[in-house]
Amino acid sequence: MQVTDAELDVMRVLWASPGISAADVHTALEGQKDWSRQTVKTLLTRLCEKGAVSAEADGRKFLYTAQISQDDYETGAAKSFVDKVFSGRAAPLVAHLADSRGLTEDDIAELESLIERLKS
Amino acid sequence: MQVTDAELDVMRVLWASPGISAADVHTALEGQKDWSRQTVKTLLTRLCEKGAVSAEADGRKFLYTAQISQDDYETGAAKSFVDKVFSGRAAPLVAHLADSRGLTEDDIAELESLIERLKS
DNA sequence: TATCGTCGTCTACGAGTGTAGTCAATCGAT
DNA sequence: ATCGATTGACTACACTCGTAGACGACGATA
Repeated sequence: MQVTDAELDVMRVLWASPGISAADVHTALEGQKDWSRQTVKTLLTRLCEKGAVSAEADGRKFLYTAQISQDDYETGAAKSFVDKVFSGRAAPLVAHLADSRGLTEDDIAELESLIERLKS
Repeated sequence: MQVTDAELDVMRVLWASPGISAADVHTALEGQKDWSRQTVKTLLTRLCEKGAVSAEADGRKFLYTAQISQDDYETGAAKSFVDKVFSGRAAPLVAHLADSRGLTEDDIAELESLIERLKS
């Protein structure tokens, strides 16, 4: 059921453009991923098998749409990552991000208002 | 260079007990992971090949020690996860954790003081 | 010294992943 | 009616991961 790294790149295209053809996914990834047409197709097929994507026939091609919302995916991925590496504790994760300069001033400000909201 | 899920469980034992034998890693995981002796050994060997762990001969056995600190591992894992899923933006990650009830009251309090510290 | 348990080494094997070739059907243009 | 381009289907292949068996060396014990 899990979406792999390469598949995630395809999902991102689908989230941005629902109901897109395989060829268009391929061109959307041009310059970013040097993948052949077939590679993209394989990833789409596997995502369909996993149920993460649906395909709708449109003439002689298919239009693909993500079945898992980006939001749901991100929530699930965040949760399982924190469970795996930080035993479910979020605070150490944020501390690490801060250490590695993964946090910009904007991030910190954003987090601050987020925390404010969470407190209620 | 990446540590897989099963390997991470072994790393955790090594972080807790540096310079431990394969057999002791195995017993340390008993009740938690139902792995054979050989499975643990394979994971240790792979970790050595990856350079994440070193082995020092001690009589006819080896003592294993993590070469990557838990802190470094966590920082790296956090960074690559946020890069992969959230394009490097940490705030959305925290927002998702909050949504999925991954944050306890304690976590929120901890984050708050963390943010305070970060602001300076 | 013959045996038994312990430890390391080598090997394996199925599922999953990243990447892609080939073939065949079909649609539009000549 | 034919030919090239597009598209899907099937197949492949090396590599990784989780899991572990088989075998051999060595030390302890009887």
